[in-house]
Amino acid sequence: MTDHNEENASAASILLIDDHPLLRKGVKQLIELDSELRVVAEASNAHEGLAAALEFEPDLILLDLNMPEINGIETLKMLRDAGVTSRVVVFTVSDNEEDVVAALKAGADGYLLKDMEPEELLSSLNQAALGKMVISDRLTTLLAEALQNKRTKKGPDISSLTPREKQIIKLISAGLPNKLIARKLSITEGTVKVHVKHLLKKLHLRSRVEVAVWAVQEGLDK
Amino acid sequence: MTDHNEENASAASILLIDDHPLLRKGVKQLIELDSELRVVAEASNAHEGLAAALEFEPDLILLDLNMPEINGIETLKMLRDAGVTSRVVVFTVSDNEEDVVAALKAGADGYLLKDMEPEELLSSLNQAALGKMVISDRLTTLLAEALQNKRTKKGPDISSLTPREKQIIKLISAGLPNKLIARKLSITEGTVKVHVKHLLKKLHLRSRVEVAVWAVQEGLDK
DNA sequence: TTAGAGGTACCTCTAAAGAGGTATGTGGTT
DNA sequence: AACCACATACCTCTTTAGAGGTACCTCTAA
Repeated sequence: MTDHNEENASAASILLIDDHPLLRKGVKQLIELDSELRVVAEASNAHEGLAAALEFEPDLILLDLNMPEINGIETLKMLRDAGVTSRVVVFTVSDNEEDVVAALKAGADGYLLKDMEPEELLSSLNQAALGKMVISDRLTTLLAEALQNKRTKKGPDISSLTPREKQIIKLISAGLPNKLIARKLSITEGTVKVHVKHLLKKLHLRSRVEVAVWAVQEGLDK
Repeated sequence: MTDHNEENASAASILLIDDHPLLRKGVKQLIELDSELRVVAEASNAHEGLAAALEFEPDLILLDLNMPEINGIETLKMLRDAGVTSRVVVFTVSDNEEDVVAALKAGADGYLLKDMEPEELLSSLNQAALGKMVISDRLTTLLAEALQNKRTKKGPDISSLTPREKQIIKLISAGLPNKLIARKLSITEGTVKVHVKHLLKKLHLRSRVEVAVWAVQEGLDK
């Protein structure tokens, strides 16, 4: 039997999107010091980034915010709208509150500042590749204030859901598989899948498990 | 009565509200090592706290969350309703998201965890007295998730589950697919499947979606 | 020492989930 | 009349989940 831990932990694939070639080079070199991480593609603008994301389906996308033409937030939205489910970590110099909040609401899985220590960056990227949300510590206060001032609202927006979709969310949260949902609603399983597909996209979620967890936590499950 | 120790007339005045006398004593001793800070009053419950706040008008109120009768959040609301404008910093053991969010929404100016280092506490209190919002770094991720509206709770656990199985339940509840769980734990996807299989059987559940819902409702995710 | 529990790995096989796409009918709007 | 959102159905294709089983290693309790 093959010894454990040689095949199973294949390195996480990363796409860099940043308009500065030098910075990309630096980050790439840094990342390649870590055997758990691998840069599989680079892009210097939104369009290239989107194309690369679709082609390589990287585990992780490191996205610069400050780019000419189409900025990082817009790029992020484009990615999500195009169905890219990779983890996206914003990597920028901006500690501007609007940027941070906008990025998180647009579905960013992390927000790291470019002035962080290299080792910290590597460890953050590893965390991110494993699904953890990573945020530079320096942003703590800012986030707390944003929460206080602005928010009681939803990132995933329930109001964009059709009645049918809400109904299906409840049934997913009840743990029902598509087949049973179909029976319960007297429609075909295929149709249920269509609704699930649509609502995953609207909510920027990646699986029915995430839907169920979200719904339960929001109290939408009954 | 502003008990004036003439030399620190400029020191920030502090009111402690905590139902544990010993903890108050400890904190008070610590604070008095710092000439910029001065404890002017103590209270062991909400009513005493409110009275003291009105009487002394402290610059800063250190408020425990976990108190009998009237908890910290309620106390905070009472203070604000009564027109107390002192900075209020919550000081507690709870890193529960609901508590943090509730405290901030109720107008807390800070949220510090009791397990922090004494020197850190002093510097945080100084910052707070100067009008800065202070939040324990440990809460960063949590706040970011709250902004995105992905709640996570925490709590006890039940049952015949092995530690490994509980660990995997948490990851399932975070919405991670088996492949990512495997990477995170540095084991193979196959092994993850084995654990999932076992825990499904033990819990008499039929799918990971049911596991996730159950875990969230029981509060044993995160 | 043996037995059992827990963790890991590997195998096969089936079912379920999810991403694409096209298409039809209905009820409202413009 | 043309358009649009919604729900429905059906299609293909790939990936993920889950059930079954065997096996090996370590640690602890009988």
